[in-house]
Parts: sequence; C-alpha cells; structure tokens
Amino acid sequence: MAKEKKVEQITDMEVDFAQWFTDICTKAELVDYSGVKGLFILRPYGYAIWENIQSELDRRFKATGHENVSMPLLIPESLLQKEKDHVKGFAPECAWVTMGGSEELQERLCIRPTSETLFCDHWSHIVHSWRDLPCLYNQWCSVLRWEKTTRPFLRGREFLWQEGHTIHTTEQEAREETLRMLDVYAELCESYLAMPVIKGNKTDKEKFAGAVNTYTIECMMHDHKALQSGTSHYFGDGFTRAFDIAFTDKDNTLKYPHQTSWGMSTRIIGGIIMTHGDNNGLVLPPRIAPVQAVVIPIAMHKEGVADKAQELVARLKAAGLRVKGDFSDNSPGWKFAEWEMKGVPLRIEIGPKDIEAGKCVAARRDNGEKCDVSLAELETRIPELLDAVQLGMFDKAKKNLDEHTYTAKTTDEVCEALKNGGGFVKTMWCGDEACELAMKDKAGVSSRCIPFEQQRVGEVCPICGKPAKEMIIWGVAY
RNA sequence: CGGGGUGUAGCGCAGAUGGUAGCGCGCAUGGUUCGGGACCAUGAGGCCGGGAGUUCAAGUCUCCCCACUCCGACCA
Repeated sequence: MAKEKKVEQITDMEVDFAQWFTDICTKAELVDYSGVKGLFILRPYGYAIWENIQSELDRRFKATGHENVSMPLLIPESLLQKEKDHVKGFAPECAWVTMGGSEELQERLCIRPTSETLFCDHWSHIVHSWRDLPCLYNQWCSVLRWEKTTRPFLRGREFLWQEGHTIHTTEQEAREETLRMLDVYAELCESYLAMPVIKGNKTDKEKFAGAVNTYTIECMMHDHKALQSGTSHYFGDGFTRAFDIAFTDKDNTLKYPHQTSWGMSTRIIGGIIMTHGDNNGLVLPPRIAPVQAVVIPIAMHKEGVADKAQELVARLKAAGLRVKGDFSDNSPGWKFAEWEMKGVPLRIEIGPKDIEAGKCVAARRDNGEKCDVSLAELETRIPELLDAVQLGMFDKAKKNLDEHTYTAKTTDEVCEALKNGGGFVKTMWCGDEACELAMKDKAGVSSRCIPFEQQRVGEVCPICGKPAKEMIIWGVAY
C-alpha cells in the first residue's frame, strides 16, 4: 500500500506554510544561506530556473525592440537626490559605500536599489534630438535594498532581476510601452509559468516611488495571499525634467521625454513554488523546468536496463527535451522521492518488464498519474504529456484563484468572505486613499489593483458610502 | 525596528544538581539489493554561534554581542 506522504523532510503546507516554503527552497537545492542576512546563494538548480525565465523574457524584450545594457553598481548620493519622490521611497532602504580602500569618500555612494537615476543621468548626456528617441533599454543585474526581514526568493536584500528603462517622445508612446511590457509579463506568467494573473493599475498609495502610474500583475498563492509578480511604471516627465533630459523635437521646440520602467525579479520563483508546489516538494511547469523528464532505470544491474535507459535519455535529448537519467546507486524509491522534491514534471521508469513489453512508464508530477508509453512513440508521447502537465498546472492554479475570489458590498461582507482562508475580494471604490487605509484597518487587507477588466459589483464605496468610481481588488500581499 | 523561537558533526536532535561530548540520518569503503526513501560490515567527521566573566573545572551558571527563523510595520 502506497504511503500518502513520501517525503519526510518537507513540512506539510497545512501545518506551517512558511516552513513548507523554506523547506522546499533548501531541500530542492534551490538556495543556500550565505553569511550575510538577506543575501542568498542561488544553487545550480535554482539558478537554472532563473536562466530559463531569463531567456524567455530576454527573447521577448528583444522582439519588442529593446537592447541590453549594463549600468554601474554605485549611485552618487547627489544623483539619487534629484527626484524627490524617488529618494523618499528608497532612502530608508539604501546601503552606502563610504570608504574607498582606507580613504573616506568625499561623496557617499549608494549601492543601487534600482537604476532609474543612472539611466536618466546617462540619457541626459546622449539624448539631444527626437532622432535619438526612443531609448529602449534593459539590464539584467542584482540590486540591494536593506530589508528588515528576509526570506528566500520573496524578500532578499540583494536580488536578481531585470529592469527595463525607456524614454519616448510622447506620453502616448510611453504609455503604450508600459502596457506592452506588462503584457509581456502576463503572457510569460500564464503561458510559461502556468500562473494566472490579474492585470491592473495600482492605487496612488501602492504605486512605485516617483511613478505617475504603476501597473501590476497579481497572482494568488496556495495560501490565498497575493504576490505582485511583475510591475510596469509610467513616469511622465518627472525624472526627465529633474535630470534635464531635453531634446529638440521636429517642430524645433525643446521637450522632455516620457519615461517608463518595468521589472521582474527572482521573486517570481517564490511565486512558482507557492503556486504549484505540494507536500512532496516543488512542482515545476514543464516550459521552464531545468529538467523536464528524468529517466529512472529499475533494477539497473540487470542485463540491458542501464543501456536502455541511456538510450531513452539520448532519444529524448535528440527530440529537444531537457532530460536527465539518474544512474546513481540509490534505490528507485529514493530517486522517485528525490526528483519529486525537485519538481521534475515527468518521471520515466524503465525496467526489465518494460523492456520486454517495449514500453516505459511515465508518471506526472502534477497529479501523480502513471501511464505506459510505447517506446516506438516516445518522441511524440512525452512532449504531449509535458503539454498536458503544463495545462493541468494552469487550470489548477486558475481554479484556486477563482474559488478564492469574492465580491462584497460592505466591509462586513469583506471580512466575512475572508474568514476562512483569505483570498481576493472585489469591491467598488470611491478612489479616496482614506477609504483604502480604513479597509486595511477593518479587514486587514491592502489594495492589490484596480483591474483592467472592470465589473460593476455595486454602486457605492463600501467604506464611505459615496458613489463608487471603479472596482478594486483587496487581499493580503507578500 | 518591535515581539517570539532557535543556535552542540553536513542535517535533525540528546546532553539532570558544572567533571573536557553522544544518538539518528547523511558521508566514505566493501558486499548483498533494486517497480515508492533497502540492508550488513567497517570507518571518517566537533574551538558545543562569538566574546567576556564566575570556578580547580563551563555545552551546562552570569552578562554582552551575532546569526538564522517566524509574526507584525515597510517593500519586488
């Protein structure tokens, strides 16, 4: 009789969700702790997931006309000071370099928490004419923010990300860019990471320091909390004026370009874990899994088994899949549990009985289903199964999102809806920040976004009772 | 930065009233195994988070640090 729980090392998520998360991060060999709080080591398996996300995103950035650059690590304090809202937002969590060798620096240097100011300073040197625009830049780097409490992937002091920065001749063009890049994130999340998203606008309270508009994609985790999975900002010309990035337009007048920035970080890996993982470990969407299928020989010492398993690995590799064979001397059961913990989407078992029957056994990580696959059809059936896993994972996540999204007309209804297990609540909203704060007070939720897809779920703001402007989504956020 | 928890072998832990460290797993070697975390034998592995103090003697008692972790406030 099969045991219900196969991996002893991982705490059940029902028992302690945070511990479950941390267990997966370490037991699946994604991260290790370093000697400095909030600075994590991405181990090869964890980094490989990031590399796959990175290559998918990079491909899309380039397809939409962007170029990669590399900006300095350090920002002179005077540069950071130039845009007042921006400094106010980031100053509390900046780390500073004050010494060079044994000399104290005449101006202290901030280790970049984000690079808007660096890009703007650079553009002020190189942009003179409408012919120089747009500048469509992106950089892959890490940034540093001195967070108080830290967790692997979800909140590090240093984290890897990409930051796109663009400037355009007109507001319209910049606004289109902002939404275009939000769509890139949304498409990656849904099609590759199997994470359904809600696209929307952040309230003024929640928007990025210095931005005119902040757009977001919000995802729901297993514990029904929200994870902001990507953001895209429209800045207007606030920074470009502050940094004096003036250009001469076609009509020979001096103008300031309109700016955007957008980012996605390794936090998304935390999102993948908390969207798809289960009590046996990580579950990775096939499209970004470093190993899409693992071949496990059964009774490896028996004549021909190891060779046959090697042959399967070679055939699947030749078919373009990311495949690994586990020929270690661990027992098959050990290997099953190990690769489950690491979230490999498909396990392929091949033993003496299979070889005799001209087949192998494929087991899906997402739902545990096993099926026989004829060796003759290997190259067509395995990719089909991977597609099925990918879709199955999305549907499961979508179901979680739908089943824990409620609508409410009063604050009491909001509290009632969140009573067992939390989730997202849609209400109308007057647009007043005071009501946003009051909701946090009364129901313990913050605004996640004002969704692009609006519904009329009432007529008045549930807090103040005044006529409502729009629908907003509330939730507890990571 | 406020509150809680934890630091002893790689990991998980045990070490009464102080006497110079032990168990399980893992690791190494050899052998038997192999369709859901196999077993036997042998072996390696320790500045007991750090620093002061008390004492003939500190993993153990007293102070002070530090790190990790969880819950709040702030953020991707």
